[in-house]
Amino acid sequence: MTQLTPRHRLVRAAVEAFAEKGFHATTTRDIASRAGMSPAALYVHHPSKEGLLYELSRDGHLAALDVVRRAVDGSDVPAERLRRLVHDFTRWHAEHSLTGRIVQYELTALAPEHLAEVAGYRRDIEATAREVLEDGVARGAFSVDDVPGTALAVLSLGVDLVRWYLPDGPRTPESVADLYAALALRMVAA
Amino acid sequence: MTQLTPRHRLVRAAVEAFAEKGFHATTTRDIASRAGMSPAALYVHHPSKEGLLYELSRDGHLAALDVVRRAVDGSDVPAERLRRLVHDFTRWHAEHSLTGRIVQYELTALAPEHLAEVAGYRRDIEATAREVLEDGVARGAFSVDDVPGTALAVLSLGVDLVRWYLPDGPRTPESVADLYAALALRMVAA
DNA sequence: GTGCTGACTGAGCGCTTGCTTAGCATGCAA
DNA sequence: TTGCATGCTAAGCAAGCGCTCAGTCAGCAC
Repeated sequence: MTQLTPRHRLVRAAVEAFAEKGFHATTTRDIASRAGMSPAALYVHHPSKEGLLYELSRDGHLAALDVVRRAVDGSDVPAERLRRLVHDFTRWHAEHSLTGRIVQYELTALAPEHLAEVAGYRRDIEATAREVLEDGVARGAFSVDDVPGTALAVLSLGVDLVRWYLPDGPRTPESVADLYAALALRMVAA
Repeated sequence: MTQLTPRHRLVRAAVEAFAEKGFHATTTRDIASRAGMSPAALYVHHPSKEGLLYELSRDGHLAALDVVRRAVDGSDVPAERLRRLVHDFTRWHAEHSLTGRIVQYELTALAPEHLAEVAGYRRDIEATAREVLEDGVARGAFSVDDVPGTALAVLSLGVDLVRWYLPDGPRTPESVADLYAALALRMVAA
């Protein structure tokens, strides 16, 4: 039995509740009771319900961005860079499908200044995908008509995963990641 | 200036509000005021806020299912069937991106019996995609390792569109539909 | 005119929401 | 022993929620 700080118990409870029912359908009483505390305890450790969402969303976006950056920095070969990008991006969403659902679906619940911040991380992720495709096209490894559109499409595979993926389902994160990486490579094959 | 029935004005207002802020963040007062009515007027034409969502979600699912069925019935050639499936599915989501967002993102807000009904339509759409792939593989037109996984992937392109597509943006429904249909064909190329 | 119907509103009910406040128990330092 | 910080709770406040209800009003039949 791992020991969790009260603060972290509340974070975990919020992840479960937000992922299951969405931010607006989740009450502070629900989060607190999942963490085994009274409603008021939430405000000892977090500034507000939206502040809790912001922390989850920001950390999730930064983790996903880090995964993407490490993936494309790990190789110089265009096909290998794209394979790792889609593979690791997809695997992260499968391994953190609850957090991923919050990252992808609860943007509109963020306060404007918090939305502006995470929108920047999202642009960085999309720009990284475009850069990998452009580089591959320039070096003759890929054949792509519409680079921005194809970049959106390869990321869509990992993003849309959080809509249907079940942690205890038949597909492992690794197997979906392998499948989607292979499909992405076919999309750009020269 | 087209004449709309009061009932349809409320439906349009609900589509806009639900798509913009989500079901739980939308108030009945907001829907009514967008339709130029008092809050009580909503209940003259609709049984409840959830009933309004159900009507939108059911009609949207049935329209999407109809688009998918007509697409695959329009040809006997595997590649043409898949091309039409992804093209028309994507174009429908682009042309009806507000309704599409409600169809794809507000499932959890439906009452259990309403969710069960639309889940059936969703299964029919996914089964149609699997059938097109299986038929193409059996006839030697496609090379697909994981038919269910690839079926999910080709539908994900159209589904995820509603997350970022803007009706007044640079991409027309037809251009995104063409792009995604071409990418899907590449995914299964023998 | 009279009677009726359908569309609509103003007022508001009962309830839940996010969040606050006052206060209590524990543990540590001096 | 005293003083204080930390972590928490019971109680509850103000606001907003979905929804209801009594009543108004225009239009139509006769």
